[in-house]
Amino acid sequence: MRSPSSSRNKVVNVTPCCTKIGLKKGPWTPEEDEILTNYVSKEGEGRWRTLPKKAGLFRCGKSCRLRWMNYLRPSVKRGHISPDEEDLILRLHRLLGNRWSLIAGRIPGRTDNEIKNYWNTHLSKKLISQGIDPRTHKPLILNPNYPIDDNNKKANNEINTIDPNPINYIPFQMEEPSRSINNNHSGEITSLDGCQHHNSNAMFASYGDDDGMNVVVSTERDDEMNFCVDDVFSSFLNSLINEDMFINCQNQQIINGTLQDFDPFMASFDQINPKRMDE
DNA sequence: AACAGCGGCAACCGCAGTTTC
DNA sequence: GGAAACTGCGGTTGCCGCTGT
Repeated sequence: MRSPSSSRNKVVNVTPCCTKIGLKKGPWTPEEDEILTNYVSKEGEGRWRTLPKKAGLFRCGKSCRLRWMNYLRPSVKRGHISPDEEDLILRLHRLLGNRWSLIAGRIPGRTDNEIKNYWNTHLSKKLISQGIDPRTHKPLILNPNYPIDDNNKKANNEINTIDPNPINYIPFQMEEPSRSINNNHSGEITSLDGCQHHNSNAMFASYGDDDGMNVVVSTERDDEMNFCVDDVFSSFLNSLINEDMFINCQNQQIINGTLQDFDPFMASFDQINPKRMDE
């Protein structure tokens, strides 16, 4: 792997996202890395906006956070993605779509940025070469947007003999979950082990985000909601990751043309947040 | 050896959600 | 309740190194 900080030391000037003139942009130097690492080790993560000034860095807070999260954190695993990790990414992407932070949260030591890059540079191409639409994880319909070679024509022809009408291939993409999955900025809700976490307004269950952020499934505070939401979501993910049921079922439904009827994620998600059923 | 094209990846940008006042 | 500030996420950019010609 290329040295991430020393290989590109050109300093481009001011970043538009930073209001202050004179802030540095571009690759980080080893000196900057050291300053940031020392500061975060001493003071802890968070307060990114004020961190650069306190640490003596001429960077915007966003840049500091990104550098720490994606590269400097001790828990970040460097090196090649193993076949097991690759398989996991594929399964999680099929389930979650481009929700890189969620995917990263299930793969220890990997960052959302790393997984996103790996997906875009390796896995999406790999799937395309296998005649699979990387967005939907279903066989590619003959589509001018995806150049396919002779080997892949076979796969496309086969699926087209099942049903040539693309409308029957509903993309298996989970519904936008932003209403139900919230980012927690308070730093109060943390663990995978705790089932319930309370703040002033809501009950939360969290599943750890590997970026050190806490992605939580929130529900209205409700005494009837006394099951462990975290366990439900976590075990649901694990079940999908570890079993072939999903694949078999999906394949079967492709053949039957009824894929849209099967959505285990939403089924489970509705357990987590029953209010969704009414929306 | 020189050049062009491509791939990989770190970093940036804009937006949206959350928190604070 | 609304505005401002803060934080995090996903999409995109752009640089560097590698490879082919």
